[in-house]
Amino acid sequence: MVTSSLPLRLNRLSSNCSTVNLWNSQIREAVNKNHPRKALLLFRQMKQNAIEPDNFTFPFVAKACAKLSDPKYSQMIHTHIVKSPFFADIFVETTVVDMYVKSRRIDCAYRVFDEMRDRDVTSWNAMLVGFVQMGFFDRVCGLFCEMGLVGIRPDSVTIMGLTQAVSNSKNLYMLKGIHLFGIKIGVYGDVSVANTWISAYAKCGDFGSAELVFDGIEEGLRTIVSWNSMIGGYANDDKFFNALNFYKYMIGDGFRPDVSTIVSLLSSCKQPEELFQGKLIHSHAIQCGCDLAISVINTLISMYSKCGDVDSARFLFDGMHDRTCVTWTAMIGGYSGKGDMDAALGLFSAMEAVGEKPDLVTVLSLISGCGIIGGLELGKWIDSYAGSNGLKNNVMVCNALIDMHAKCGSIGAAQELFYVMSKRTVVSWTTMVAGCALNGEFREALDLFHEMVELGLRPNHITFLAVLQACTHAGFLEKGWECFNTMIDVYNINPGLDHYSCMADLLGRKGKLKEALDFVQNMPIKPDVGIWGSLLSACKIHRDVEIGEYAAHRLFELDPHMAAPYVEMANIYASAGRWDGVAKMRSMMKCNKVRKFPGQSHVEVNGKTRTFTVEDRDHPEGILIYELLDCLSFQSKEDASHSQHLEGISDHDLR
DNA sequence: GTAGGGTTAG
Repeated sequence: MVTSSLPLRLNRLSSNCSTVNLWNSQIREAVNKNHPRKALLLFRQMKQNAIEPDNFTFPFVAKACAKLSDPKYSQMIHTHIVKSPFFADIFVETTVVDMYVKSRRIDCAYRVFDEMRDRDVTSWNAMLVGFVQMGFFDRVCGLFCEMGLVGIRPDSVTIMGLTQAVSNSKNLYMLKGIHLFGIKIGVYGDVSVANTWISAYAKCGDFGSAELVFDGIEEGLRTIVSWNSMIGGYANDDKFFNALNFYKYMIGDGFRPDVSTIVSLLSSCKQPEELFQGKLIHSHAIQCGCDLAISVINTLISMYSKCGDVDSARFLFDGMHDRTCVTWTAMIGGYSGKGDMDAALGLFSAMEAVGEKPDLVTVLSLISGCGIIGGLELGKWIDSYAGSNGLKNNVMVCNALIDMHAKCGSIGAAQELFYVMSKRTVVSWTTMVAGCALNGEFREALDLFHEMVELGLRPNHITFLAVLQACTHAGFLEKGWECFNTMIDVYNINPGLDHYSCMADLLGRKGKLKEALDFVQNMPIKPDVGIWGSLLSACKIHRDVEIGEYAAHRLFELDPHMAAPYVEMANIYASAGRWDGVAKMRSMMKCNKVRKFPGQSHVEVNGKTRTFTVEDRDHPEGILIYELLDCLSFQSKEDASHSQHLEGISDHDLR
């Protein structure tokens, strides 16, 4: 029986062999042409035709799954492989590890990797890159050590993985170590390695080293990616002009910009003043034919929104036929960023209606929009939406919600969330400190700050800004100085314009005008309108004509068209009975064609946002509102006189 | 004919 069936089996095997080659080449072609679904379909048809896949089939199919990055398909293919005779093939198993890594199932990837009998450098690299992508820094280090212990020599891919890992944690010291190690094992000539080093150094803020690596790439080996790494590095650090310079050199060197070049340059235009530059890059994108790529359009939508031209953003959005979650989020973010929550929510429901699932970033931008307009009711709704979609396990979402609650005046809810969240980062603490400062809980803000320091967390420049703001608003002069000096001496943080501004404001409010002026005149960075403005306001409170005049003149020099300094100075003159000065300010305003636009505030009533300005009498119940307001300010003055004994809080702060 | 890798968006 055995002998009679043998020729038949052999015959079937050989026919399977030639057929399977045919299927393999078709599947390979589909994968290489970036049609992963077609590849999987071919695989299914192959099985339906009772053709057994071989050790060449599976790596192709696994690659298709990796491209789809859907754990559902990955698991299905893995089951097929386990049942096949090739489950222990090193090539096949390594692709399975990679497939799970790309489907973000790092647990499955590790299980397969761990059970492999045979592993070469490629298998280790696949796993290492997986940990890098997940941001598991400790696992990366652990795996790298282990690989050395079992005698696997790292190669250029290993170095790239390690480089990315340390650049994500912005560890310049370790980056230099890996750079040296790479030179030692001889992979520095690999242009891909050099490219990762360039962007890693840029991410760590060491542009000198980034340029050195760039210059060190052998002439003729430089690729568009090398240029993009340099341009992207500068662009990500908001150094638009350095990025643009490299862009010019790149063109001069005969390279044409690609999608990545355009995206990097566009994403560094985020202020209304940068709209012109953004448009310039847009025109370049059209010239090089990149303007139809979805990532470019998404970035354009975001660029136009951030630069204040939401209509252009919407025009692009409406003209698209393939919108991804990023597209919707960019547009929603555009509306949220300017406080147009009606439009943002309209798009949010439209997005859900077309079946596009909002993700973390979508929700984050809606939350921040609520904070901008002080829309507590809406904020609460998004809070519960985040909760029911499992997003409240995410630190960033919790931080945004804390910020939103604090900005809407609901400090209790902010505190509650802060104490129940499972993991608090420096950002969480900073947000809470700032929230307390904003809501007048100055002591609480300082207590929180000390608590975080005691817990061993390292406050950053934003934390110190929040603490200084608390001190300024509370009028805690000594505490303010203490924090300012601690920041410099203990934490080696260079104070920025905002920190100087806070200190100047604090000194001014406390009536130490001479000291404030001295402080501003001796600061190492050029004082801006904010600093001179707060000094001028302090002069108004303390009726100091002389220093007021000095500050006002600095402001006139910086921007002669700004109305506030003329008005403030006129008030200072008026309170000193200097009517000549008042008249002079009026004529200067006229001469410089200065017009005063009143500032606006927003308040949410019954879910609807209302805008109002100083002396706004437009509301139908205006009279009633102002009566209530008088009543409230009378009450607060009464309260103030009772709490005069509170340390450090002056009468002026309570006006 | 089979595996891991460089820049980039909300």
